[in-house]
Amino acid sequence: MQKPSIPKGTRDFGPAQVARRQHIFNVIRRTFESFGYAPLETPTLENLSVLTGKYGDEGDQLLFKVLNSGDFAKDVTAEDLATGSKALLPKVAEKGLRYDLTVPFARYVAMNRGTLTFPFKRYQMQPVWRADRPQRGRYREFYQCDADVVGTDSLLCEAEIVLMIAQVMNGLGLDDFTIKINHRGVLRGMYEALNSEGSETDLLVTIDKFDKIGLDGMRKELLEKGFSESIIVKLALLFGVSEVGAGQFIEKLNRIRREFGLDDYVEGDRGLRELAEVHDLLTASGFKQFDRLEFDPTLARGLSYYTGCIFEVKINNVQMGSVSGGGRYDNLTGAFGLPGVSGVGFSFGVDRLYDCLEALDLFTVTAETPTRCLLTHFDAASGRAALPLLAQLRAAGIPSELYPDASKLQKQFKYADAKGIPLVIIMGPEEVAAGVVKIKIMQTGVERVLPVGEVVAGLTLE
RNA sequence: GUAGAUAUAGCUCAGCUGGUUAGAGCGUCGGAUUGUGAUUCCGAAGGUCGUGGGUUCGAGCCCCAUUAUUUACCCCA
Repeated sequence: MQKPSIPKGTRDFGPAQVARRQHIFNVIRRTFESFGYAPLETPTLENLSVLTGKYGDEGDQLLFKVLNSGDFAKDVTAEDLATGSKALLPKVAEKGLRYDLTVPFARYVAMNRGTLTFPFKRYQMQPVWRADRPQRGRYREFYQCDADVVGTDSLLCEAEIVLMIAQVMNGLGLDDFTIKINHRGVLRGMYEALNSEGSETDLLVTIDKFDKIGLDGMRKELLEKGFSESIIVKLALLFGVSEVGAGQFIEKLNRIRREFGLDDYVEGDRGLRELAEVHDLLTASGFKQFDRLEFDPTLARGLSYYTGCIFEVKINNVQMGSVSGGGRYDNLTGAFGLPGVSGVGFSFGVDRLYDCLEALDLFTVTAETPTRCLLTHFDAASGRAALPLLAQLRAAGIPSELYPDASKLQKQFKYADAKGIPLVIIMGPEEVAAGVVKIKIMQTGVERVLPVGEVVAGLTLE
């Protein structure tokens, strides 16, 4: 006999966990749909040609590749083996598990360009897989909930993303969150204002860690990467900006504009103006939680395809990575032969949201079963006599079940208690003979007797 | 890929400088109550101490290896 196990970084979800996860999905789905996004699903497997090269070198390594069916080694030569895995891979695997939902979406848009009505708004809630080392808040199989709109440059989309994030957070009962927003143009402008020294990516990757490693950490890392001391001195200006309160959105924009002289840089100026416009649209939309919205000029995000606004959401009172992120991309479908389509989207990490809600003890849903009413019985005759009532309860929309075996009543009650079933109906020989049932409300222990014909009406009233 | 931690009953964990028969809580099962759960009382079952080697008169404890899990870094939801 072998010890059963599941692959590293994957989880089973029991009934209570699924109920709680469904609650999260429902809040997100309702929000997406209320903003006019329509559901889309794409295959678990994508061709590797679609996936590779979209997430950088590191991303390619984190892709799960799927061996070809049949004799996957039939095209492999001794030479391939000698050359190594790079030569081998395309011969043994042509498919992979999806790594995120954005690239499959881009592929879908490119393939269906002729039939889609633009702007096209879709949401997608499906699992994705990454061959990462698992750790806190990081799994190898996890669900993303994406909403994207393609085919419009309107900043209303960005504003609505903020509205949707806030609506989901509020809907889940998470109140200590921060929606961080920045703009790729602002980052570009800062880079240019620093004389475009070194690699922009190297600089931004380090700036992104500012809140984690501080000024000293940045200094150390940038020096290691070969940046000059003068750049680091200028970056210290960020420190001052970060001290402006989270709610002081416009004030922070102006501060960055002044400190880095971004008026002189086209991209930097565009970024600041667009962020101000998003802020305006939010005000006009009646958005109230500006203390939860923070312009963070150090927010960079790894994915390279963002070109406009970028978002990230943190839950402040839990030790956890971002629970949501996204941004605008001008050319996502370009790789699939459809250039010039602008889109903006974002994603919720359901598994991280779950971990946050659990850590904060915010789950109200804990049911082990949807059953609301358990019918007990004593023998074959009383069990059979319960079947018509069982059917009536179900028809009335009350999820019900008859205990399958004529076990001791004690055992049947323990079953109801363990599963949190609120009502137990006792239908023994005495009740059957009298044409009544005994109903027990588990929480209070109160029992009452009702004629069989009045049970459904009586329960529906409550 | 780099570095650390952990592995003992179904679950969460004790187990002293190495010393007879490895413990607790929860859960499970049985009984007190052959027609009543949660509460109370009584009782029972359940462990080759992750695996393989080594040191020792003697190893759950020390050493080595291995596997699994987990945390941090890189990167990310």
